[in-house]
Amino acid sequence: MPKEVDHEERRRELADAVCRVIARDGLAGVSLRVVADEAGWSIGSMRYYFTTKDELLEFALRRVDDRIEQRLDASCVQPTLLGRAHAVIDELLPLDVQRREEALVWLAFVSRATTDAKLAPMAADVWSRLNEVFVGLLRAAVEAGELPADLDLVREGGRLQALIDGLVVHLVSAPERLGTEQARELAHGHLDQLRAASEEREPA
Amino acid sequence: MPKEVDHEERRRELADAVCRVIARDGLAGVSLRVVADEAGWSIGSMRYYFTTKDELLEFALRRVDDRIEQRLDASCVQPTLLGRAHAVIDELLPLDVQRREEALVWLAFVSRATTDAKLAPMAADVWSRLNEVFVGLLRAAVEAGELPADLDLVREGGRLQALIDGLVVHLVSAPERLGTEQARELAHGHLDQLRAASEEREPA
DNA sequence: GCCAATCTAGCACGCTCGTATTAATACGTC
DNA sequence: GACGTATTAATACGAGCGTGCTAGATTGGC
Repeated sequence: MPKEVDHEERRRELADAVCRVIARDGLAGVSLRVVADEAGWSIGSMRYYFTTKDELLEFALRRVDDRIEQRLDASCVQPTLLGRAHAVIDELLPLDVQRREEALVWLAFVSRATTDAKLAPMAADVWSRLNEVFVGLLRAAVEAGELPADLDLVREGGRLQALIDGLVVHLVSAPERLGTEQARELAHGHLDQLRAASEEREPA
Repeated sequence: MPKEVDHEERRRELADAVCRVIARDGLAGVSLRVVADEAGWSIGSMRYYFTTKDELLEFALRRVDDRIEQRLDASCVQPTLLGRAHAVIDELLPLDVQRREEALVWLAFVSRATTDAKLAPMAADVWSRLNEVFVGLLRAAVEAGELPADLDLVREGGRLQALIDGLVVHLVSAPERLGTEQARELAHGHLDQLRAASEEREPA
């Protein structure tokens, strides 16, 4: 038998090329020809690893998801739970080119998922897993005494997640209006506030 | 002279058709032929009012922007400033089909604006005007004594805006995971918290 | 009733798209 | 070194795209 290429590795390589194209030209700019150019392969060989374009795009989305999750896992080295939460915030905001690329791909897919029945369950999945990260982190912080015990975990998890996703959207769509440093401080400040906010919850 | 059609009215009619198509099939599903079908006109007559597709899309984005702003203005009837702020939140969240359509169009355009140089300044504009609404509302509430005087207006305006946009993204991309009522309570609760949150600001 | 301006419809063009098919190439095994 | 398979490249095709162009329909003013 000949060459014996690592299929999964090649698929990841092509998916990364897709992500670069999406970050540069948007989802609308993704055609097999452009991706083939970006990856340095011919369009014919691509079809050997992905029989259809949808398959390629779906794999690329999963790839970004994996990359993000991988970086989130790396933030476990933080000594405190709140430290990990702060690290997670920094991993999700588009603070460098890689994170910016991931944010752009995420936004493109989320937008398409609203009207693409095939992508919708994947978008819901991405949301759920990120939500679990946030809620789990807050819960652990509460149990470790780093956050007040009466914190509404589901509520605050959802709030933090929405805040960060909103900031991501703003940072990539209006970068000259909202500075990255401003967004960072905003998100971190929000997390800090959770330490004190629960004492004086409103009656209604 | 013949018919004497109201051009602006016709343009708005076509733009509304574009919005319906975007909400149904996404930005990728927008072709002149589909829009013409949706509007009940021929593709040839459309070109009488929009010489190019980009022109049509740009006009459609402005149209949604106008529609949202119009509804926000209508919320001025609220007696208190905080009441208006709560009303604004309800106007922006996709709580019915119309608001949902506007949210879908907004998300599609925001996503495309990240890689479309022509749309980028418009996206920045949309952000700015909404930011002014939030900051202005908070400032007025502070001056009316409805919110504490030491509130950081820019910070809290940006935070509220990010929170709402994040909730919008979640509601349209993972509607079965985050309920509309849950999102509403979250946003309104956040606003309520501003009344008390400024007293115990963290040192850093 | 006819003219001319306004509006509508439709076709044709060149292009790009995703995909299918097929030929050519590389290489481990015998 | 030849064989057979894994891999790559290239071409072809039908469909749909945005747009240019033109013929026809409509209608208020003379």
